[in-house]
Amino acid sequence: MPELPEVENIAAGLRKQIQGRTIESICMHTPLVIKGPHKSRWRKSLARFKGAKVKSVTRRGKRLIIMTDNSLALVIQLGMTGTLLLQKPEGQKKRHIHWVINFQGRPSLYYMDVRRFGRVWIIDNPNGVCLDEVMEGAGFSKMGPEPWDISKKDFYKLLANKRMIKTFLLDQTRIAGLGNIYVDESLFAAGVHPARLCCDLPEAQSDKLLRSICSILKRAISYGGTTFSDYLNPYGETGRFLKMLKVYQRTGEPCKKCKTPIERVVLAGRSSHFCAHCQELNT
DNA sequence: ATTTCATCCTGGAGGC
DNA sequence: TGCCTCCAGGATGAAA
Repeated sequence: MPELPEVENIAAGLRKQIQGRTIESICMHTPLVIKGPHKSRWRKSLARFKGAKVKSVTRRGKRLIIMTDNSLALVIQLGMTGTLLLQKPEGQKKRHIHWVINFQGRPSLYYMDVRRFGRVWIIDNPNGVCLDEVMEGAGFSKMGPEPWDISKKDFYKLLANKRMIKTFLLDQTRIAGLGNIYVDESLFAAGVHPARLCCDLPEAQSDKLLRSICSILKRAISYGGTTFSDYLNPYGETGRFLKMLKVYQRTGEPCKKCKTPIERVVLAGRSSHFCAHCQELNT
């Protein structure tokens, strides 16, 4: 579910509700959810969260970072269906709750994940945690920059390869935060066919693509992200960007610019939606 | 060194 | 109703 705009909304929602609160306990029901360098002693690390105060809730790429005032951090990767909720999910969904953070006073924070592709890193550094250490510990050093931190020039340089633009934009080690929805939408906005080779993009189109990526992400953030099936913010609300989508999941429907039916192809194992008229393969 | 591919999971939709 | 296949917002380790 979560690409950059969704995670940004989750971070904002959590910040409001849990920043400054004191953790009573963290219950991990599903060990599968644990990842990171301290696997052998994660239970001990978890116990150290008792009494810690939440210092910050931030986002980097599609990952969420919760830091405490006693050198601990949780880095959360939500995978496809990971959801953080400030209210206990009802019914069937209960079996998909994998861990819970209880605070002194309510509400608790519940992690739900139907497909269990999500992961959590527990960063426990007795010498003090700074953001750099957290990033290192959770493999952030391999993550590419945030889209708005890339200059036109650098973006164009990054495109000097023979990969398909679709595959490239999904690669988190080059640019952080984009997933299938926003890649398709950005490529449509920039008039670039998803199967286009990176190195075939003229500089002007490279500039336009970067601008499209940034503006679509920012708009999606302001609309609360996109919900097409599972995504909910911590308050249990859906995103409102779905109705703004121009190509994603609109196979066969008329292009909003030229009425040509939207096509779907599979590239790099992911479905890609595009308008063959507005997004040409060659310039 | 880079890049592709199968794989990790569950559930919902649609065909027969 | 049941059974089958296909599909889904992601990331990764092994293999090429």
